[in-house]
Amino acid sequence: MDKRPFNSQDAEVRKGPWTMEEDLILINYIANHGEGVWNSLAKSAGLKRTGKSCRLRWLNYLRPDVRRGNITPEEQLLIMELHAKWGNRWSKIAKHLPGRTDNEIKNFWRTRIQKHIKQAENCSGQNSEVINEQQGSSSHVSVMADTVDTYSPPSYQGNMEAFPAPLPAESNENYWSMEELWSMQLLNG
DNA sequence: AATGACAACAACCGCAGTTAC
DNA sequence: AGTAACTGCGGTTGTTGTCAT
Repeated sequence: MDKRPFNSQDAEVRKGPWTMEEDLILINYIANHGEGVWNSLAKSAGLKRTGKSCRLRWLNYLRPDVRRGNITPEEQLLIMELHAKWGNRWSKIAKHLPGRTDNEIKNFWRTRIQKHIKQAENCSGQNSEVINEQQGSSSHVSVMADTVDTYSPPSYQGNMEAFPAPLPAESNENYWSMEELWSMQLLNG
């Protein structure tokens, strides 16, 4: 049901990783005109991207208030708590973690926490109904809460400090820092 | 040193809800 | 009231980096 606003230009719509130039264009444009009306923004800014893509890039990566890097143990606890309460309502959960995006939280959950829940299940044997982990529906909330409360994988035994620390974003040299991008944007006026 | 497996993250896709006409 | 356009959300996939063999 996606509308295709660029029918005649489909061939020109870019996909895949954003380039530094595209980021700068988007940052500049939003700095001057504000965000929103993404389809026309994409067109007016001269970006060969869909409005959707621009919005996602801005919200998940370029916004000045996006926090990058490690999810703190406090944040991890909060995520687990809120997920137990609401299930996979990532955007709702993200609202309670300033600077974190729903995408980031979702990825964090899927790559870290879910893995450890699975491990815990295997260790603790056959809690048969536990967990079809893909179903974050509210009907599973209490189950998830129990799981979160009780799971204590041997490696860190419930100590959140011992969670495998995510790699800092800065360690990736192929990416430019937000500070760099924003300073460039400021230089551009 | 080569390479295969796995983890982490960025980005895309499809759907549903909302708004404007 | 009906429909098209747009936005936001959640699930999924693709890419890249890291580690083990």
